[in-house]
Amino acid sequence: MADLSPRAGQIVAAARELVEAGGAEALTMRALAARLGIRAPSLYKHFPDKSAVEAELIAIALAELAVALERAERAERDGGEDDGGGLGALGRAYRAYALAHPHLYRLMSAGPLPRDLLPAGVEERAAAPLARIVRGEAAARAVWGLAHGLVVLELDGRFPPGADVEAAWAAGMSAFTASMTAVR
Amino acid sequence: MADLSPRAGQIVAAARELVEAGGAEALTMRALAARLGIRAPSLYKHFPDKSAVEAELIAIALAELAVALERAERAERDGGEDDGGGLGALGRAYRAYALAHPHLYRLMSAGPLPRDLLPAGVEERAAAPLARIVRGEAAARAVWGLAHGLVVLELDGRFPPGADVEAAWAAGMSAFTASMTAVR
DNA sequence: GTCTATAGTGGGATAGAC
DNA sequence: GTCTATCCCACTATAGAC
Repeated sequence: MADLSPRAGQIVAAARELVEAGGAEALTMRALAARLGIRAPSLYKHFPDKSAVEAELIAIALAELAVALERAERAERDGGEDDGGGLGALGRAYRAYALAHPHLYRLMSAGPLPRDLLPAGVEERAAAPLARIVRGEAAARAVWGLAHGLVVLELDGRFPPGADVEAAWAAGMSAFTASMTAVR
Repeated sequence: MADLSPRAGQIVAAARELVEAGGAEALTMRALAARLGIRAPSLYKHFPDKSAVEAELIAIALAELAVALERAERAERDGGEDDGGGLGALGRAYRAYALAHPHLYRLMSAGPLPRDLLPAGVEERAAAPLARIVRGEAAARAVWGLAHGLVVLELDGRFPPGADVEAAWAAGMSAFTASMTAVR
């Protein structure tokens, strides 16, 4: 996504604004063009089709999530306040990113990844912090499922109005922390 | 959903076939009518709009899921093979239903529930078995998140091709089982 | 309960001129 | 790089006759 022409970069930026404001369904080629002051057909000079634009957004979101998780990992290591091997900090960072960019999170996490349209390594980088903390593929996938599940339930408004979502996260992360052999 | 006219029941049955075969997006009023050998406008004599048809499907799915979970609960209680307070059995039943009816599961679980269009109690009944096994709202919601997350990741093809999804479920459920005070 | 006809809205994408 | 002009598609829903 760094290797885009300036104009293409502007298009992706506008696409992101549309998605963040109105969700993936608000991203239409017409609306995207309108936001840039041009007509829809002009977009096809910069991107082959709509899915190429979406793929750029997914790549950006994955990279941003990776940065957020790496930051939490680093803070935990340096700060030393150990609430359980850093799992809690990672979970909080994950949830915080999703809540800060709900529609982008959905775009990134719903449906199969368009892996052929993504820069190499971006998916792995986002997954790495968790893999460094949780021992074993199976457990890491379970924690991933837990985090993703809690996020989408929250975003979908599935919890009752007064529900203490933070407590659910704490209960989930501590269950895994307790069952883990510490990593250090 | 039991209080539907015979014709309405046929319409819902056809709608279910469409969704199970092609997902929620395959359910259009045109396609639904075509499957019944009639025209789309005729459907509006039986249902006020499309969302009413979808709500019937969601109610059916919730009820079926509840039955599956209750069956697992009962089998666990009677059979006595204790692999951890019955959480494992509940998880297997949950996943089995979702994998057997992936598109129906998505329809039921994506987005906010149309609670005003659902029969009273159907949501609570589906949630009850888990609440009976897991002590505490926070932990129950965490387990719910774990189950939902693992299911949608699997349905979305997010796991690598060779991934051992069953192992991830086992790791997840056993983490909670270990951290739980047994219920009985 | 079904039909025809139709309104109204929205979408992705292409051809070819400038 | 942008435009106009279009084509194609699809959808929900209503009015009114039979």
